Amino acid sequence: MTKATRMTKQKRVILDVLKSTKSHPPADWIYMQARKELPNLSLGTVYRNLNILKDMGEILELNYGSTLSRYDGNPQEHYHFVCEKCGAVLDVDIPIQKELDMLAAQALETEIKHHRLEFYGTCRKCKAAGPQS
Amino acid sequence: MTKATRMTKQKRVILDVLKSTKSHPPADWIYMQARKELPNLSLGTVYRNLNILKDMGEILELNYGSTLSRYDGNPQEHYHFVCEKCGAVLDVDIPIQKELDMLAAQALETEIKHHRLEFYGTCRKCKAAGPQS
DNA sequence: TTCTTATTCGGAACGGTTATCAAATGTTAG
DNA sequence: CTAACATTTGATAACCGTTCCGAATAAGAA
Repeated sequence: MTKATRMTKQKRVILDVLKSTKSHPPADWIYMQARKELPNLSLGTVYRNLNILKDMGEILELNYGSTLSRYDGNPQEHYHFVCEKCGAVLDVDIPIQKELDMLAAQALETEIKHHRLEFYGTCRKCKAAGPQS
Repeated sequence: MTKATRMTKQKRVILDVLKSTKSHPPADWIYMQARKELPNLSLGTVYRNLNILKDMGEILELNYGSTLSRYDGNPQEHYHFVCEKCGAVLDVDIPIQKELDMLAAQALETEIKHHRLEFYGTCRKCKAAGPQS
């Protein structure tokens, strides 16, 4: 009874766009890029397919701050760094800290399924650009 | 030249409501509670004051998922647990893991100011309620 | 190729949050 | 105490990312 899922042009292009960048873009950026290939693509289709791809485990949805989702073409569990100056989101290449889950499990007396960890600071690029303003 | 900030009835009630719960409520819940005290309170005022209190460092804003902010009357840095079944947000009473920042700093070759860590799973209450549905 | 049905487009609707602004209230100087 | 000024409020409209809708289209099975 599982609903069949079709690999449409739109879905493929959206996935390609996302897989071919490391920039963790929001939906409207993906929309603009994908539109170069499919000029009639609609924004609703982008959102719909991003949700489908997320459910399929092909991509991740990241939400920093409360207003806007970003998407990650790498579905493997990994951590992120958010630059507080320019807003860039970078991957943090350190191992998953499974012992955190043990600690929390003990404190809460319940099982922890997973955790989410983000780092904040100023990225190298912004730091290099100097402390103007 | 700093703009003076007044401790109005509204601001005090909003803060009291938030300080007297451990439930990390969203703005509309705070609004409903505060309205028992101040029936003419408007939702805009709640949002405005929550932002002011956040800027003052009196409270924290937490955003899980992209759609809705919750607020925390305890401004001290601490971790949270989110129940994937009922949505409850609980405090996790374990020490701040400062060594994570060192790890990430090394990987990124930049300074980490702070991090954010949340745990996910099923809370004790939901687990006790059993696996119906 | 035909048929079924998931998917698309386009736009309207939605929901949480912010902005606007006149009226109300608190503050300060005289 | 009063006048003059500044901040805050309440009500409502605007905002913006996201979801939903219905008619038209197209993917994939037979």
